[in-house]
This record gives sequence, C-alpha cells and structure tokens, in this order.
Amino acid sequence: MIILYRLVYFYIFVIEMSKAEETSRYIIETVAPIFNKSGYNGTSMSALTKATGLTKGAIYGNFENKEELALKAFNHNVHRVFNLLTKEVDKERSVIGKLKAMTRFYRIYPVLTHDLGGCPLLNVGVDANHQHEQLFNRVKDVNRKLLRNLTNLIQGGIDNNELKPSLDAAKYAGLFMSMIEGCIYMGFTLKDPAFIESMMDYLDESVIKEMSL
Amino acid sequence: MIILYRLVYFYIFVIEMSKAEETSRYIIETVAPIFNKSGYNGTSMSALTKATGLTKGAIYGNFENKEELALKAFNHNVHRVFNLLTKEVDKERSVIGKLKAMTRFYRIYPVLTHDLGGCPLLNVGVDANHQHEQLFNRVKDVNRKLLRNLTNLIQGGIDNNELKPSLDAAKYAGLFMSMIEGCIYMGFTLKDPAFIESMMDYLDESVIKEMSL
DNA sequence: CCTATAATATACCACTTGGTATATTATATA
DNA sequence: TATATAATATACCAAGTGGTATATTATAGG
Repeated sequence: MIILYRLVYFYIFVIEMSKAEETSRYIIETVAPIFNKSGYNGTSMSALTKATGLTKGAIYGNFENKEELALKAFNHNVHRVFNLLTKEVDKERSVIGKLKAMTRFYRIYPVLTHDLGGCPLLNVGVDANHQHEQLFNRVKDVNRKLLRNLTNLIQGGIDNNELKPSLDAAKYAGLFMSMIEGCIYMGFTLKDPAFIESMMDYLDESVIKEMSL
Repeated sequence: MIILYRLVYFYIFVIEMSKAEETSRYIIETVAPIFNKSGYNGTSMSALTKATGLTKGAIYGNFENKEELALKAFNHNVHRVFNLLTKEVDKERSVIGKLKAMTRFYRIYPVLTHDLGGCPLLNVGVDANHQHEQLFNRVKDVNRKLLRNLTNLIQGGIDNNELKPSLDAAKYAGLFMSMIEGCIYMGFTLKDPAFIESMMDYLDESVIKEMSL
C-alpha cells in the first residue's frame, strides 16, 4: 500500500515536472551558446526570448533570474564539452594513451564547438572576471577540478613507471591546460585552427615525449 | 611674413588643442583599465563619468562615442604593455637573448599589469568576439603584427645560425604566443602567478633550448 | 466534460543605457 | 578688462534593461 502510494506520488511528480523540465531543457540548450558567445552583459533577456520563441513569462517561470540562467548555461556548456573529452580519455588504458586522447580531442575542438563559439572556460573566465562573482567562482572551480584530474592522471603515470619520476605532476598539468587554452584563444581569435593543430603536434611530439620514460 | 603667420597659426593651434588633449589623455588613461576589466558591454558611460569625475559633456566633447573611447583605450593598453616588452627585447642583441628577455618580461607581467586586470589582447579578444567587429578586428591586427614580428625574429635566428635550420618560424611563433596567452589566462583566472612562472621556466628550459642549435 | 492547477503570454514597472542640445564656465588674446 | 570661443556641465531624450503581477491558455485527474 505504501509502495503503491509512493509509486503514484512519483508518477504524479514526474508528470507534473515533465513539461516544465522539457521547456527548461529547451531554454538552456538554446540559450547556452548565446551566453557563451555574447557574454553575460552582452546577452539580454529579450535576445533570449527572441531566440527561444518564448516569452518572459515562460523563462521566468522556469528560472529565477538571469544569473541562474547564465550559471546553468555555463554548466551545460562545460558538461557538453567535457563529457565528450572524458569519453575519449576513458577509452584508453595507459596514461600516455589518455594524454594523446586529449590532444586528439582538441584537434577536432573547433568543429565540435563551432556553434558554441569557443571554449566556455576561456570565454566565461575572461567575461566574468571582475564582473560576476558567482559565475567566475564556478569557472575557477571547474578549472581547479580539471587541473586536479590531470595532475592525478600524470601522477598515476609517474607511479606506474610510464612517466619520468622527476616530473612535477601539478606543474605539468598547469602547462598542459595553459597550452590548450592558449591555442584555443589564438585559434578562435584569428579564426585559424592551425594554432590548435600546431600545439597538439607539439604536445604529442615534444611535451608528452619528454615526459615519457 | 608667411613664416611668422605659420608660426602664429601653429602656436594658436597648439594652445587651442592643449587643454582638450590633456583631458583626452586623462580620460583615456582613467578609462583604459575599466574597459579592460569590465569589457565593452560591462562598461557604461555613467561608470566612466564617475571614474573620471567628468560629465558627459566633457567626454562627448573629446570623443565621438563609446566605440571610439573603447578603441583608443585598447590601443593605449596595448602600447603600454608592448612598449615595455619591446624596450626589454631591444636591449638584447642575440635572438636567444631576445626570446629570453620576453620570458623575463612575462614573469613580472602580473605585477606590471595588476591595475589593468590582465592582458588586453586576451581580454578584448574574448570580449569583442561575436560582439564588436571594429574592436575585434583591431585585436586581430595586433595579434597578427606580434606574430609577424616574432616570426621574423625566429627566422633571423635561423638565418644567422643561432637556431635550428629545420624550425618552422611561423609555427614556433604561434606556439610561443599561445603558451604566453594561455598561462596568462590561467594565472589571472586562478589568481596564481605560478602558472606564468612555470610556463616561462618551460619556455626557457625546454622550448628555447630545443630550438637552439 | 469539469475543474483545479500548471505553464505560458501580456502588459507593465522603475531604472539604466548611449547620446545630444543647450546652458554655463574657463581661457586666451586684443 | 572685455570678448570671442573653447571646454565642460546640465538637463533631457527615446530605447532598452531585468524583472513582476496578472491574465490567459494548456493539461491532467476526478
């Protein structure tokens, strides 16, 4: 009886939310590339109503305010990009294989994120700095998390004798991320994927090679 | 007589402009870090009147519109940064010396540009992309110019047997700039100059060494 | 089919935006 | 010192901002 009650409650709950959640998803997906390209201040609510074809009532019925929308849009963009990256990295078993999966991933980054208009970390990091604390803190958190994961990966490679024991894992993680974000900046600013290609070549042929035992 | 006339005319011209030019300079200098930190959309004219202590009359008397102000502010910031860089690079005679002068310069970059709030190329490049064509084109031009100078420098090093003849000068110039902008992004986003230090170490001890004959 | 309520649309709010026309003040020469 | 004009301040504009209260419509369960 209790189980039946709970099932009914759950069913009602799902039905109840489903419609709103569907439009919430739709709004986020539509809005996410706009925030990424235009930045927080450059994105007006009216631009979002135009893009979604919905009215303010629909948007403010599903999100508290512009800030929440921007935060969720950023999270969406980050997940979209890094789920793909993680998927590729997880396919590989060796540490060097995983590092090379990263460089393979970033070679196709311009195509993968063409509609997004660049890297959300880079764009929002620069846009929100000195401007929107919450958003900027979220960028910092994501950066730190990526840095931690990459550090652990490299340290793992040191521990199992794939990489040189003399390496400073955290330092190399920082170098990796800097090189990646830097070439994305150059590639998207000068509209030339060659900057990314060259950097990935360099990472493969020099940095990773130099790190290897 | 004609010379006297011209002298008087010139004198009048100078006097006439001096006051306005002085406030123009003052406005640009005051406004430049604000634009760099807050971006174009994040910088309101009223914020600029507050910061300068002047009124709209004074500002619009000296500048046509917000766009001109933003462009001149960007130019000002670029000159400020790259005059310092050029000064250091010009002190060295060898190509490797000049490259190392660059890394020395970027080590103190966070201190040098603390009030600016980051690299104008990075900030405005990301901010103006998809938003303000004129400003963005200016960023592209500056990037291309720096890239060209660096390419020529490296090619010079190849030609006079300081650097390996097998090097692709343009490619290495791109790598250099990407690495620099990337570590500036990381350093300013995570408020940690170590990212810049590490990258400069890496440039000195690995990249430049690897490039050398 | 009716009705309660969830979801969306409409119409509006006070405030800020970039920009301007005009009034006022400072300045330099005659 | 008087005056022409350059430099700055004031007061205002229409348009757009984020946000909200209310009206309307869609939907689901009895």
